[in-house]
Amino acid sequence: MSETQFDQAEFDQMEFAQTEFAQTKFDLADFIPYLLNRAAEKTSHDFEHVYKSKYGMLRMEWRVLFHLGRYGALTAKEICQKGDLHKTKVSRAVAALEDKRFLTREAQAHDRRYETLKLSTQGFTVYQDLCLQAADFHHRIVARLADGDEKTLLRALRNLIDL
Amino acid sequence: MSETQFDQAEFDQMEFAQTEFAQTKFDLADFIPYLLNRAAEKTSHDFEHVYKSKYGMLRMEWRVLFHLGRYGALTAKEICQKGDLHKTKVSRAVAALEDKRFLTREAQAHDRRYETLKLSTQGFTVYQDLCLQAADFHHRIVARLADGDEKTLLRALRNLIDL
DNA sequence: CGCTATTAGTTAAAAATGTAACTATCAAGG
DNA sequence: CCTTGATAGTTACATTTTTAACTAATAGCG
Repeated sequence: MSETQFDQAEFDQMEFAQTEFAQTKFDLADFIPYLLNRAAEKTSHDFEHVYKSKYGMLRMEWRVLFHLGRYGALTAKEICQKGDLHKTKVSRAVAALEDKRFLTREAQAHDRRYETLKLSTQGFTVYQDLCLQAADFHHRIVARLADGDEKTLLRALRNLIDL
Repeated sequence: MSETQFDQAEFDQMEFAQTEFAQTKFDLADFIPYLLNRAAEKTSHDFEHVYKSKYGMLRMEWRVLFHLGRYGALTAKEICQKGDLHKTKVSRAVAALEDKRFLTREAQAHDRRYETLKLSTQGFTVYQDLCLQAADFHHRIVARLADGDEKTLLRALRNLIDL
């Protein structure tokens, strides 16, 4: 017997929001979080080999690299905030990128807890390469959308992300 | 020295798609896979507590449950195909749902490799409850979109998922 | 100063996922 | 029947992610 199992008595006492079932009103196949996940998994997986095969990078490393390329020098905390990422993820990605010599770290003079992260020359070159390939990939994605849907998609996604 | 590190000589020999950098043509902050991931992570995380707190379910268990509720009895393989999921994920989710007594399995007579998976009465009740809450959550999401954007978003996501 | 409370970032332990090998069952050809 | 090959689903192991505890540095306040 498992801990997570419910017995019938326990189960019968659970209360549900509504007795009547309203499946007709809503089809889970159109559940937005579900579709977002499917689309995100698919596109991310397709793009993965670009940074993985050529540079041995993981997705988090690519994200951190692209933040530093896009916004310039940042602290780990700023990357966490901009990308809504947990600090342990960023910490490990930064370590991996440093290991590959794609970035440098330097403790800030006025508060040595903060480290300024900056792409190295190599790192920036890699960023440029991946950025071009990302643009290319992006165009291929957009080509699959109905005409004019890109703008709306971007607006919708940004709406869902903010807040 | 790490295995994944590139030295300068190695690095200088890498060839890039283009010498000239075209950052101006494309902003990574609008990269569709990135935005899809952000939006998927955010919405999924927000909905997670619904099935997690009340039923101790993981995301994969919720996905499998909703497939069985939505489409009726299926084999694990059919769930894999419908949801583009790997068989080990489904196998583990099915085991967890069986453990909770939310589904039953029965080997098919004509080929005992296939198991017919079916929600139990309890499982279906849980499905109904979660389905209502999903509908509610969906409405709150749609309310945040610009007027008329829902249809386009759904179409775009389905386009990205198919193929 | 010296005490306590925060904060940036790291490390360690626990949980989940991905990958590959495995078991059981069936099909086809001899 | 008896091999060989394929397939549904499970198990084991490695990698990744999550959660929590930790370290080092600073700030505030007596």
